[in-house]
This record gives sequence, structure tokens and C-alpha cells, in this order.
Amino acid sequence: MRADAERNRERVLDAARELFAEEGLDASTNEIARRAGVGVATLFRRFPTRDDLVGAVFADRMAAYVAATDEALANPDPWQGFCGYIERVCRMQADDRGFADVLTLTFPTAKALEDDRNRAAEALGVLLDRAKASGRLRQDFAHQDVPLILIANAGVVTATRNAAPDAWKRLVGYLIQAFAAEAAHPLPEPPTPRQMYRALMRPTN
Amino acid sequence: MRADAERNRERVLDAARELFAEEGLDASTNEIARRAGVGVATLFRRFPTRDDLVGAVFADRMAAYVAATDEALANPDPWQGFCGYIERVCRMQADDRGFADVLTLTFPTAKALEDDRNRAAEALGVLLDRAKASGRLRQDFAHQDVPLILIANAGVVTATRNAAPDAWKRLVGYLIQAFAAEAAHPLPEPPTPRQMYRALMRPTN
DNA sequence: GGACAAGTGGAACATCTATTCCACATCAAT
DNA sequence: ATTGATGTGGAATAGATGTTCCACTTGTCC
Repeated sequence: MRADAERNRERVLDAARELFAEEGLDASTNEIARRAGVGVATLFRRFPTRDDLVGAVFADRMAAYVAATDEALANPDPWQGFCGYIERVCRMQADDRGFADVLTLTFPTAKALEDDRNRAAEALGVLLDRAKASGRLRQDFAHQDVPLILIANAGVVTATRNAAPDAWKRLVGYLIQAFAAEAAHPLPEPPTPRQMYRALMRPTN
Repeated sequence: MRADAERNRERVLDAARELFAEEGLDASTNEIARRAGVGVATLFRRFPTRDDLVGAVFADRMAAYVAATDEALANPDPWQGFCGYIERVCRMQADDRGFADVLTLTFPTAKALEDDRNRAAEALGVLLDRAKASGRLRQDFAHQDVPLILIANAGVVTATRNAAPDAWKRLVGYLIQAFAAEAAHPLPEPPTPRQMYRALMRPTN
């Protein structure tokens, strides 16, 4: 690849990162190209589909997402590890609206990110089991509750981003208290893993 | 107004009610007209702005929303009244995606609905005070937490409507347990009423 | 049944966005 | 410096959607 081409590729990635963070995954390609200071053709030659662009832009964020589970597991206190994980991931959503979309919308989003998502899900299982075994996380907490939280948080983050950028902390604060074993009362059945998978796979919107 | 015109007006309202319920407030005007079996001009003559249409379609839903606070107040148990209210309003969102939008998006939505919203907010204040006085609702619950719940629920409802239509019950179950005084631990500050107002007034999306 | 105000459908216009195309510019190997 | 592969910008195409316009139709009142 020619040196100038590589430079332009980076400029597109930077512009896309910015715009996705501000406006979510549906930022317009023309606007990305404009902000990058290149023609639209340049964008499309490097990233023929939207997925290619999204995959490239969020590769590092997804790596951080996977790393978050590992760090949570590194915490000697299982409950603190769990709480820290939830807070951290929700903060990542608050900091980047595009990333909030990536976490709550699998299709038609980059295959490249899928692997990371699966790896995160696996580590998450261990984290939850450990927290339950410690007695602090309620026994009826389900894996599927995690994407449920992420979806709820994504809604709050999107709606309050400008007017009340910390509102999500309040929601997460309530939820974490509800997850504590001491607060446990019977709950409605969680969605099945398959249902939740399909919800995440829904075509945009 | 001519009799046939009145008939067409009803057909437009019915079609809009259906489409808004299925697809949310951003259903296309052309599609509404098509489903109603009338030309687009007919729709626009009766409802020159989107607001006029939205206001007419959701007038009765908003009335039901106001009535929900009254019914909650009619419940002799303040805590049950509160819980029933939250569940009921969230169910209304789940049953009608357009209504979920109306509740979480003030602008550019119908002025006509604004009055109802304010009336509901007033009755809600009484409901919350009563529930707190009973000792079952935590003292640090804020008025602003109600729209926060509605926003979170709207996100879940929108995302899981097809794949896991009951997922919202799980979220609401957790939240209600977190609202119980017995579970109370310190929380992040709630957004100010003014912040929350501005979040609801955000231009669509 | 005739007249005319009221009402109508759908074409037309204005925007917006994604995507493709191509005449021209630039790089880098020689 | 030449050359040709590589890369470029922006105009053009295509497909949505909201909104307006107007030649034609229909209801209603006499």
C-alpha cells in the first residue's frame, strides 16, 4: 500500500472514531469523509462495507471490553470484581455512543468483533459463578441479565448524553443494589439465552 | 366537515395508531397513508404537522397514563400503589412502541400531550410522597428517577420486542426491588429535574 | 339534477444518504 | 525524468422520505 494511502486510511479511521462516538453507528459516510478531508471514494475503497469500517474502528474498544473481564477476575473480592465490571462497561458505553451501539447490536455489525464478544461472554461466566459462590451476588442472576443491563443503559446514555451525562450512574447504582443477594426477592423469568441472542441480532432498529 | 372526510380522518388515525404501535413514532407518513387507503394529501390536510397526528393518535393513551396515577393513589397500600404504577406504565410502553417514544421524547411531540404529562407529574408527586411516608419506598428516591426508568425501559422494549417480549419485566423486577427501603444503600446523585427535562426535550435522536 | 365548495389521489419537488464511476493526480521504481 | 500502477475527489446515480400542488371527483344543498 502506498504511503499516502495509508495516511488517508488513518485519517478516515480517526474521523469515524470521532463521529461514531458523538452520533452513534448511524453517522453518515459522507460526513465521515468530509471530516477526514478525503473524498467518499477513498473511504469506500478502504472500507467497502460499513462493517469493515465499524470493525476497524472498534477493534481496540472491543479488546478493552475483553480486558475488562480479565481485570474483574483479577480482583480478589468476587463481588467488587463484579460490580466494578458492570460499572466499567457501562461507563464505556457512556463515553462512546458508537460503542454502546456495538455492544447492543450484533447485526449487521462486524464479524471481526464477534469473536471478542464471545471471548468476553466466556470470561463473564466465570466472573458470575465466582460472585455467586461468594454469596454476595444473588443466585437467580442470569447471564442474560448482562446484555439486558447494557441495553437499558444504552437507552439512558443516548437520551441523557447532553442534558444529564451522569444519569446512567444512577440507573446502574439502583441495579447493582438489586443484584445483591441481601435484596433478593423472586423475579420474573429472565429471557432465554437464545431470545437474548436474537434480540442482539436484530437488524438495526 | 363532510361525512366522507370524517371517515377518512378516522381511517388515517387507525392506520397511524397501528403503525406507530409497531414501528415507533418515526413511521413514515407515506406508509400511514398507504395503509389507510388514502392519498398523502388527505393525511396532510387533516394533520398539517406530525405533531397534530401524534397528538390525535395518543390522546387516549395519555389519558390512560394520567388515569394510572389516580388508580395508583386509589390503592390503599402506598407501596403496592407505587409498584403497580411503575409496572403498569412500563407495560403500556411494551404494548405500544410509539407510546414508549411519546413518554420519553417531549420534543417535537404534540403540545396537546404536554398538559397531560404535567398533570401526571403532579399526581406522581403525591404518590411518591405517600409511598415514602409509608416507609416502604426509599427516602432518596427522586421524582427524576421515574423518567429515568421509562427511558431505560423504552430501550429494552425496543430492542427485545420481537425476540424476548417479556424481557422488560425482568428489568422492572430488579428496579422495584432496588427501590424498596430495605435495600437502600447510598446512590449517585440523581440528575436535576431541569437536566431530566432537557433530556426529554432533546430533538428526536 | 345542477352548482359549487369541499375533498381527493398521486405526481412532483426537495432533501437526504449510500454507493459507483471516471477523468485526473500522485507515488515510487527505474 | 519517465512511466504505469496506485490512488484521488467529486459529480452522478439510485432509493428513501417529507411535503406541496393541482387537475379532477364527490358530497351536499337548493
